[in-house]
Amino acid sequence: MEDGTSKALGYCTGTEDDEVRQWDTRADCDVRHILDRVADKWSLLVIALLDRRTMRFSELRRAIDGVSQRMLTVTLRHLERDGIISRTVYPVVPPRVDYELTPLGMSLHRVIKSLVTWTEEHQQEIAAAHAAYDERVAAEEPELVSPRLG
Amino acid sequence: MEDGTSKALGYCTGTEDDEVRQWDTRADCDVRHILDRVADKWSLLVIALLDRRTMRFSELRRAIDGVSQRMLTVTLRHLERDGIISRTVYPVVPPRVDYELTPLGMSLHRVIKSLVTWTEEHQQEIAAAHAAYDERVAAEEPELVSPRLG
DNA sequence: CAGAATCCGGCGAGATACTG
DNA sequence: CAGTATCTCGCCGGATTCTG
Repeated sequence: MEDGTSKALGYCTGTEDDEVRQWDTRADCDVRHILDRVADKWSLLVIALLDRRTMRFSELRRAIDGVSQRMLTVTLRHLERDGIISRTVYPVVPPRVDYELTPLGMSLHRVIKSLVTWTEEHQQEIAAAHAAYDERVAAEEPELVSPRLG
Repeated sequence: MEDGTSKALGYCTGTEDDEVRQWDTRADCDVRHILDRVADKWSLLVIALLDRRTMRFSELRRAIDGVSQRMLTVTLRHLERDGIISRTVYPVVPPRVDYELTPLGMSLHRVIKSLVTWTEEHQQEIAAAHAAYDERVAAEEPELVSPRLG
């Protein structure tokens, strides 16, 4: 098991005087952890799927398709540890394990959706920025190759 | 210039029937990109700092303290390419480069703050979940060692 | 001062094999 | 079915060096 996350979360000591300072310190603590979950490639999908209904391990595996069995396990453990999802094992054979969003997870899902919404609303601006940037870069590159070697 | 109708960032083909399906596909496109920025260790700090005022490269370097020169450069380039920050070079010696948040960046900063706020509001729940999880795990581990070898 | 280029070590993620 | 354990490999991020 590669825990990766340290124990507890610990409330970082920070001076309330400086708002940014708080961010800085916080960033090393709770926020960083949650952000890592939110940004995680698979976490998002899992949360989105579980927001609809309870699902079994193999269901998630098939639904996400592309995720390795290992990464799904790791992702689910992380989410469970953070209290975002709950894991229910039924002592039957063959084994059956259900995963579902906790109230906390549902709450998080709403916040995530707002982020996704923001991205959707600004995707044109971002795309335009990309195009502009790439064009700018492309306009400077040519310096390197044959600068008028006649 | 920014018509957005044609290529843009590539509007993922997806069936509007399924909401989760949209998430899935989107996750491979724009959302993933922005999420990577948001979750990035240094991006957050840069955005938070620039939200207060324009800053020079070395100012950011010193303010963040812990970031390598390379990663700061990479981070700034990414943010610039996404249109989140703007980069202004003054043709003076010694060189001077100013970075500042664009309107898009300010907009993103607000969304990020809401995420940070959420984390702060729920940090106790998360910490409690961690404690509960670790306890549960700790309670199951002992099975492995000395299983009543009488 | 602001950065580009290069080298390199660690770990995160995938594939595989095994188990209850 | 629902995982664990192990190995390997890619690449991300840090340190260092060089430039305009």
